[in-house]
Amino acid sequence: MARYSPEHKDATRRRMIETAGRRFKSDGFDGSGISTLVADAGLTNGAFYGHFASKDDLIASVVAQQLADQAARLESLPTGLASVEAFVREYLSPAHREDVAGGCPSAALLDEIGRCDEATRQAYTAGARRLIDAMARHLLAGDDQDAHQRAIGLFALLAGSLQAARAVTDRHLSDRVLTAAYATAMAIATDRPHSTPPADEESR
Amino acid sequence: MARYSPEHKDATRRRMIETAGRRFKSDGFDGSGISTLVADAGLTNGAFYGHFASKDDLIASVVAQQLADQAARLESLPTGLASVEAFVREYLSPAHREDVAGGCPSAALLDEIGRCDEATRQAYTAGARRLIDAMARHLLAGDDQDAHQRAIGLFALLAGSLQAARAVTDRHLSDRVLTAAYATAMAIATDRPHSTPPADEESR
DNA sequence: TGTACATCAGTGAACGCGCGTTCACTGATGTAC
DNA sequence: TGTACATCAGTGAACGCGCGTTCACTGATGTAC
Repeated sequence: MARYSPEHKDATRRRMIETAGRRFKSDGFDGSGISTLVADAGLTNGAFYGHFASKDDLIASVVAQQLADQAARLESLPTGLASVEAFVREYLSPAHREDVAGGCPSAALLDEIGRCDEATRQAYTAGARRLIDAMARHLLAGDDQDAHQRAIGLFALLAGSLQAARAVTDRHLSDRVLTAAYATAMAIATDRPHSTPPADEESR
Repeated sequence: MARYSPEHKDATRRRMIETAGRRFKSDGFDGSGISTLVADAGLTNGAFYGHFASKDDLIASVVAQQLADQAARLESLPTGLASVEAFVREYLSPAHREDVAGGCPSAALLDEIGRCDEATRQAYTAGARRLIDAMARHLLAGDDQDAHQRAIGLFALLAGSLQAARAVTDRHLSDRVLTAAYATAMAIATDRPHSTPPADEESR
């Protein structure tokens, strides 16, 4: 455990934000204590306040980081509907349903974020904006009309359906939620009715 | 405060479940202490365990009640698309966004419910099933194809978008989330593309 | 009709516990000489 | 190159507090006589 390398403290802070992201997503903000959060990063209690002003400060930092990561991932994909399809398919997969800690922050925490302080909600707002812009850019290539509007709808659908798929105890119903949401998501993405399956991907 | 009327204790229990529903939705499960919950119903600390085995027991009872209420409301509407339109319009209204305590339990608590014990998640599962069935019945009248699938998509979209509208600090963006979700919701309900506004309601 | 009593919904103080936060301290580090 | 020192990331015990839960109790009630 070497100390004092120029980036050492920064690395520890980043590690805290990353491990806290996983912990928060699986146990919730209120369900994660400082002792646990700090132990997850291989530290002890008192080290916390050398990195963050308060638990709320950590929460805001985590929310900002989580959304920035997700936005960056979406931005890195080649523009077009094929990327949306891939993103949606992975988002609504059983693997993502099971991987709460490593998954989408909105699916794990959105209603809790609504109860957080101003700083956290502002961090969320900035991140969500970036995410929606990235999604809209992909949808524009696929079709004409208000891509931002469909991006917002798609985003809300994804978060809501993953939450529902996780809340439900019946495995079969949970699977049906994922497949139904997939059909709905692709209808939104391609701007077609549910009944029509997307004929072909036009832009890869 | 008359005692011992035959329904007295039952009435108190129902009152606790109702006031706890409001409290949970505004402050979250973890954010609501027994003292507060019990004071909301005009009681003191110790009375709680005469009505519920534990806080988790109350949570399960509240979730069951909240979803039953919502399902009953949806079931009481005349069958058809017009009812869906009315429901969606109210759901995605600024009034509902502001009224967290009196609003949809899924919008306020869905990701937290995913972290609750088996009993609570089973109560949620039963309630969600009933809600989806009720919604599907309305959608069947409006169009042909798999109504359940569209009901699930619609339900997830509504909960997700209201959560997002509440989490976001920018009023203008929040409003855009509501209107975008409305457009998407009606596209799902009528099984038409976003671009096409619903021409006419066929069944009132 | 009037009094004595058993019932039990609700009271309120107390329990141990883990929370978020503070703080005096430790000890490995890079730097000065 | 080798030693003394200031720095400061991290330690770990302790703080007051509110949590969920327990329990001996109160006192208005409907019933018995």
